[in-house]
Amino acid sequence: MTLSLYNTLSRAKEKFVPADPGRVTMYVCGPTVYSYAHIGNARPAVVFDVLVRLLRHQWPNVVFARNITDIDDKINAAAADQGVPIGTITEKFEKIYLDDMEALGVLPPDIDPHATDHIPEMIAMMEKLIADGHAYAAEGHVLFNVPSYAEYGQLSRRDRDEMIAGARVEVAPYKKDPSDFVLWKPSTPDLPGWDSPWGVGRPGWHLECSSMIEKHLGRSIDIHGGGVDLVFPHHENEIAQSTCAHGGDTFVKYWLHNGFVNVDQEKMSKSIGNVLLVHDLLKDAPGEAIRLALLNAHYRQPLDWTDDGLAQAKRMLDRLYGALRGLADLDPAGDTAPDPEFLAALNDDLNTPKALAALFDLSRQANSATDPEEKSRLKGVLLASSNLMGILQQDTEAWFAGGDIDQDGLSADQIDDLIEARNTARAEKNFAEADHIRDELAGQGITLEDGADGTKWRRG
RNA sequence: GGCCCGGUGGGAGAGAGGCUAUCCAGCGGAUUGCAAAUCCGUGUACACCAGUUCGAAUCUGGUCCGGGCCUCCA
Repeated sequence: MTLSLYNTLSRAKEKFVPADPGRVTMYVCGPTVYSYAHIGNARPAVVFDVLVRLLRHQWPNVVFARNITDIDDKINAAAADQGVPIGTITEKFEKIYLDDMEALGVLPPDIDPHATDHIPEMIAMMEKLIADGHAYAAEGHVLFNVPSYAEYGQLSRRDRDEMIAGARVEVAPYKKDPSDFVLWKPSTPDLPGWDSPWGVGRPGWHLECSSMIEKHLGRSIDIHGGGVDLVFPHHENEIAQSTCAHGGDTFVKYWLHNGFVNVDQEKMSKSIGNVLLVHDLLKDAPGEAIRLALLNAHYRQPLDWTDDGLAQAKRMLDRLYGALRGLADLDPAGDTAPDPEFLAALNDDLNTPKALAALFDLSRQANSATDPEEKSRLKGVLLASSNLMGILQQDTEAWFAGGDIDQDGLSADQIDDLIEARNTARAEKNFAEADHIRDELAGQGITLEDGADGTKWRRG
């Protein structure tokens, strides 16, 4: 089965053929750790987590790096604000980011390079670029000279004249060309800085990714991912830097970009006050539901985040876990592969909505099946498939008990006691009492399900 | 202004020249002590206007509407 991916570079779906099948390399732009991650930050993390799972299923050795940007003007501002070193800010929010992503079922990357650990590599790359005439130093800055790279603009499909014409920022006087961008900038004593051949300074935004990719993954990698907004200028600039530093070698074979998350039809912004933090969403919804809400739309489509969408994702999981609940007493058949239709959907440019439909089809089959062997097989297929999407891996009873959300209602023991009392009443045909207990539980948000093998319950 | 995406049934959301997407919600039925869950069935879809075609929601052209990027941004 072949994987095809939509490559932003060609604006077309392409068959994925890694340069080295023995070592598939992928890099995703990670967070700038200066505050809590919002739901828009979570989308690439979740989407590319699915891609990594899929790649691992089909290739023996996948090396996945996701960086942590821990030097940046917003970080500096936050640190100055609170009167603490930047490390205080970045360590705190990196930890929070990782915890939040874990709650969304995002597996940790193989490598998580930090910008501040790669200053020497960045300096080396700048020296190389300067030596080859692609960059120059001016007034404590190092700038990349865009006209030195004829292919500039290929990813975002814009030409230089347009960019200059549309430039919204005034051009710094030390720039040789208006489109030149900063690789390194000088630091004042109140700002974090590192010694360099051009004085004490700090890196510009784009260089870190180029340096870290070169160091950890190689001069040329298979996949580079991130949000669409990074196409220009960030990824365009990465291409320019890396290609020029590497004598024209292909930097990235497949460029992947996820669509934006809007909130109630509007772009998230601090001024509107509609920024939804993953940290806050996790207080009210299971991480798995948030994850599924993100995967319920195709990754390249814009996603409108709503409370209703999240509620729907939870209901979907109820249905899926409900099917697994019906298979609880069976072991999944061993040696199970994911469902072919499910896999085909994911292999078609990560069509998670279609893959989900295959999962529902399996659930329906499982709900109808009577043969234990068939049920066992379906359980195996269901679990193997959903694992590629990073869902349905927790204990079904834990899911129906409310998952990882803090509960302030009845405890599981209390519920079980009430169910036992109700079943005693039912055995005595005292249905008035039985219904009374059920109503009482319903008042606490507990729904009961009487089945052949006893009474089960769920919250919400 | 330049470049690039979209407009699918009550909601979400795939697909794609002729064949049930799927899920949520609704309705009818089966099942149930009553429920819940489940199963079966079911309704008004493809922005608009032309064109290509035996046949278009799917292709082409145009129109309208919405969104994104254009050096802060996932």
